[in-house]
Amino acid sequence: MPGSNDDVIRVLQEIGDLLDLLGEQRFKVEAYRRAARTLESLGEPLARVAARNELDKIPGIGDALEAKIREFLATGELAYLAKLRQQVPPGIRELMRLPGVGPKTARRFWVELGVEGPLELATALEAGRLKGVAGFGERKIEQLRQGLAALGAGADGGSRRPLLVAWELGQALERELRATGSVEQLVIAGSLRRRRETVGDLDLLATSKEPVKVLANFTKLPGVLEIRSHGDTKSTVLYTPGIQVDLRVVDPASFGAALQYFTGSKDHNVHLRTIARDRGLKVNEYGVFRDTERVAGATEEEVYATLGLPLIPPEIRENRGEIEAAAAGKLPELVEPSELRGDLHLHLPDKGTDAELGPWSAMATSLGYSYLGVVVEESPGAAERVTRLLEARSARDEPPSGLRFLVGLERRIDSKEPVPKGVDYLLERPGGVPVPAAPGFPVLLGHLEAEEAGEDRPLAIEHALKSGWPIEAGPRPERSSLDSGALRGLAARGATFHATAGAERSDELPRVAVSVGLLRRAAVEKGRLLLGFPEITAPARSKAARHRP
DNA sequence: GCCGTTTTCGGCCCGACTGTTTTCAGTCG
Repeated sequence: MPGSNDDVIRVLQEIGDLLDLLGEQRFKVEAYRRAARTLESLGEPLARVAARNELDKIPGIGDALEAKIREFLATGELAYLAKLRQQVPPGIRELMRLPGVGPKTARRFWVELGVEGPLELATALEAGRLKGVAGFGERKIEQLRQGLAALGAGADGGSRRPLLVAWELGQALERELRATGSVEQLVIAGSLRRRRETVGDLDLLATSKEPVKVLANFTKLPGVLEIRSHGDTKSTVLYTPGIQVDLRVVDPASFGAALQYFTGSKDHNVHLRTIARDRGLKVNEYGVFRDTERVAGATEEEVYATLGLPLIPPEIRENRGEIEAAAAGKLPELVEPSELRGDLHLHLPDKGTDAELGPWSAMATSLGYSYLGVVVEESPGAAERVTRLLEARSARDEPPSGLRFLVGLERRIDSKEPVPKGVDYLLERPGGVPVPAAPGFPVLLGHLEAEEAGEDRPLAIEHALKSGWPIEAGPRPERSSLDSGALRGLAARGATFHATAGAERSDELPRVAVSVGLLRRAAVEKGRLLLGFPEITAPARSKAARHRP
């Protein structure tokens, strides 16, 4: 659909690139790119913002950009962009995607060599036309050759991965790197720490007494495909599925500043540094400085405190008003993963025996859970399945951890079937026209797969909002759960949520950290999140049933 | 281009790395 946020973002990015190529002032160029970045995390259709007349409330959008966005939303076209396109051959922008080629170099190809795109550049390279041209030595030419080859090969480079995929990779890398020893602190920064829905590369940050050794170990990890750069404080590699991973090793006195810096976002950092400058301070990745004296840097708390701010949660560092909120003492109160008491949406393989519950029990206990909800899909065999689960549960007979297994019935939101005996709660999923749920049961909404649910999804979500059912926050916004923009929008309309790992194996339970991260990114207040099973508003159930089935 | 309890004009974050150069421009994050 033309006029979507993504279309507007693409338009702004293209304008930025074209202005850059035309040698326009860098601040103007940056203004378009900054606006595009801001819109990436808007989480609401621009058309709606425009209808409310609130475009100019979006940071980085002033009169000129508002007018252009309005024109594009209304007509699907933009005269200004059309005019720019006439001035630059279409292939020139492509050249800027080559590593080591920015606007200046791309422009030189075009103006000095008459090269108007990647194909022509390849031809020029083969013909040796770059030899002897000032600024193009052997290495540069080789870099171009490789860049062009990668571009021609469909260039996986630059593509972003779903958050969950990046998170799991990050977890594995962290474990491997710790296992090599000599690492003290180790964290993952960057957009993964901010829990962006997609992640481009991984930024690891470590402290160590032996930085050179740590970096050497890093480049020797089994999953490393290619070492892209390797120095005394930083190495960059291409890791197994073709994702770039940076590792920086810093002094403990700078760890907080480095973590702050490499977590970003860029726009958040720029804003912070402006505040620092106004206070006569300077912030960089080594610390906060007054003249040459370091006044903070070991922890992030310290860095923010020096600027008169409380620690801002990484998930909301997008320069969307969080710095102002922090300064006013109005940061949202966000949930910590450790505050969750359980997960109500896990699927077991088909048996439900005691042996099967064992690993789940161990993992849940290690997460500090007090309950786990196993869901059974509504079907002719569901009642029997529920019975078997209940037997397995009583066979466990209150394990020492006090972990409690619950049984949920998963069914379409239009189901009118009776609920099998022993079920503790209902998990409704989109499908058809919603009907009132069976009375007497706590109800959740889940399984929000966009493509399968289609039109049924918004229907179901509206119904959950109206009924006060907690809506599921899962770890796969690209597939089966809501992204942080949607979560934010629903929270504004009074929604409550439950977080789940959507696990099918016990070792997947920790994935809930991703779901919680998305809720935090959406600035959902802790009070809107289901933190314990008894909190589900259960209309009239007997006390006995509630306690011991 | 945007933005403002020091500004409606004159600012706009900061540093590392690379490749090419004898002191720097361009790119990148």
